[in-house]
Amino acid sequence: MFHFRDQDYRCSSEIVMRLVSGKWKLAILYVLSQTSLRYHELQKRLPDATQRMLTMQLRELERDELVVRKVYPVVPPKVEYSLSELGIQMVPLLNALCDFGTLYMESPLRNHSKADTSSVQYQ
Amino acid sequence: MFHFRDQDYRCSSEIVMRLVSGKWKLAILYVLSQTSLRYHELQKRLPDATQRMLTMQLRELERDELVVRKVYPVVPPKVEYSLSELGIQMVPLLNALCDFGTLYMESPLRNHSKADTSSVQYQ
DNA sequence: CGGTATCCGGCGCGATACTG
DNA sequence: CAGTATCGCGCCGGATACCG
Repeated sequence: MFHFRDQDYRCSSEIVMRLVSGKWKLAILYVLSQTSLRYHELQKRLPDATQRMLTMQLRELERDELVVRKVYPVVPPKVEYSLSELGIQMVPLLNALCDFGTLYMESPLRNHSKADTSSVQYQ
Repeated sequence: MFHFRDQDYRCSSEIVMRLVSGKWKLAILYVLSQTSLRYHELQKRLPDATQRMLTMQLRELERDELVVRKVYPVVPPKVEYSLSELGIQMVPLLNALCDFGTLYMESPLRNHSKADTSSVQYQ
């Protein structure tokens, strides 16, 4: 059913989990998939993320080379974030996650009373 | 680039994250995608998972209706775990995760020295 | 055989204040 | 404007022991 050997499958899929595990990473990848943004613009689109968390998540995404951070040496400071090549290649997967999420929520196979689907509220 | 509205996307994809977030969930879904298994057989395939964790992860997967737990009222006890309909529908997504993980690890775009790709060892 | 119960530590994340 | 620094807590998961 899977087309990978045990080792391949478990390692590879868990690598992806590590890449996107973090409270704001999916949201960041999402907004950056639409357009590059400066730090403050990201803040405005993710109003519930604290400065600290937003910076931490961006740093990790940058370290993992899904996001590119470009600093313009001007005053006042200007920093622009965008998806890297790898980040862009990840977009179809993110859409697939979304597709299954929607399928799951709307599935008649699901007993809607059991699973707690409450989630963070975005503006 | 994404084909969802903000709300749809962020909520739906994070639902999936919540479903599979947990140390052994991907591994469990993987082995169950190949065959139904009794508890002790699962233990043998996931030798690094403690009893406590294995049970907890299975209970959550059952609660979220990705896995079915069937109890046979016999002595000694017999319990069999298998993927639910929803769990089976999730398999292509799990493969997609694996595909990107492999792509990511092998990508020439990646600076291999930076990202820490060490992972749990499976037997 | 297929689990629970209890105790405990690490770390992801929040709140708040400060800075080049 | 775009960040650090510090403090603290909840909870995920490990270790160990016990049970119907």
